[in-house]
Amino acid sequence: MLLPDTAGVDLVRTLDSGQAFRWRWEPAGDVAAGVIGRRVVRLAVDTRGIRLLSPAGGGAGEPIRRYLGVVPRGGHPRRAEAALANDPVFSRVLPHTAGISILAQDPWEILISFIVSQNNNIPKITRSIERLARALGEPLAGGVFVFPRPERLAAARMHTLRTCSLGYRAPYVRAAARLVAGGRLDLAALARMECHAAREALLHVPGIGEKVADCVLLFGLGHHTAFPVDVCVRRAVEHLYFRGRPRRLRDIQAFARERFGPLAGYAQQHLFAYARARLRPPALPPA
DNA sequence: GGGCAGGTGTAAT
DNA sequence: ATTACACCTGCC
Repeated sequence: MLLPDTAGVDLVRTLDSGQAFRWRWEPAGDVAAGVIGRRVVRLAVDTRGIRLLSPAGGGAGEPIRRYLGVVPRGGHPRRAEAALANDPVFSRVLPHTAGISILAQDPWEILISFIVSQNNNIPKITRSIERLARALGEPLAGGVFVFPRPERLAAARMHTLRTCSLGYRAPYVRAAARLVAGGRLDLAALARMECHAAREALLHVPGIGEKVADCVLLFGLGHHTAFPVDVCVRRAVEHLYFRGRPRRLRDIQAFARERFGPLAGYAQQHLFAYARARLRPPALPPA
């Protein structure tokens, strides 16, 4: 079944854009398998949009469309791109990045995934999250596991967490799990709050700094004004808007707020993808 | 094997 | 107020 409103959404770019860590591509490269809620889902690239291969029939289409960020009230990627195209700089960016959507993922899984992401890279994050799921999550069909509930992570032995290659982040993960399991960090409430207030609350969690807080806001809590600045995004902004001159973090944040407003989250996704595709790290000085 | 990349917390100025 | 460094893992 072709999912409504997915025309112009690029499944590859969306799932490989560093916002989700649990999708796997089948060898042909045009079918992805992952977990949405408690369902194992398979999605296929299609010239007309995204095709839902399984579960077939039933009422899964609606929650899956919500997850994919294409229901109108979530802000649609096509609308975001149409608006961003007014920015002359984005005429250079969009040809490499068009079709990226911002997924509406489970805030709890996002919280832990991005705590793990600090000072880390995508392959290692992916490995850690997969190991957590296998070690502590409930099995679904086909060797796929749901991401473990907060109580399971809160009660896990440190040794088990270490086994998942979390390194020094293991205590952060367990502490965050205990906050959520104990009701002292209410993610649903953060989603309803104003973005700035939710950000303040996240910054009190050990292991969460500005970058991770912004990722949780954007990918898990639906706050599309958030603009996570990692090295790629910093490079892209400096290169495209400041002639390659270094800027301070807060200047980049202020620039994004002013320039992109409610589209900041989308802008960030495009700039991140652009930097990864087109910008190399600054060359080392000659030996 | 040593060097490096990647955010955050902490201790230093 | 900003700045320097340690933290863990995996890849080169």
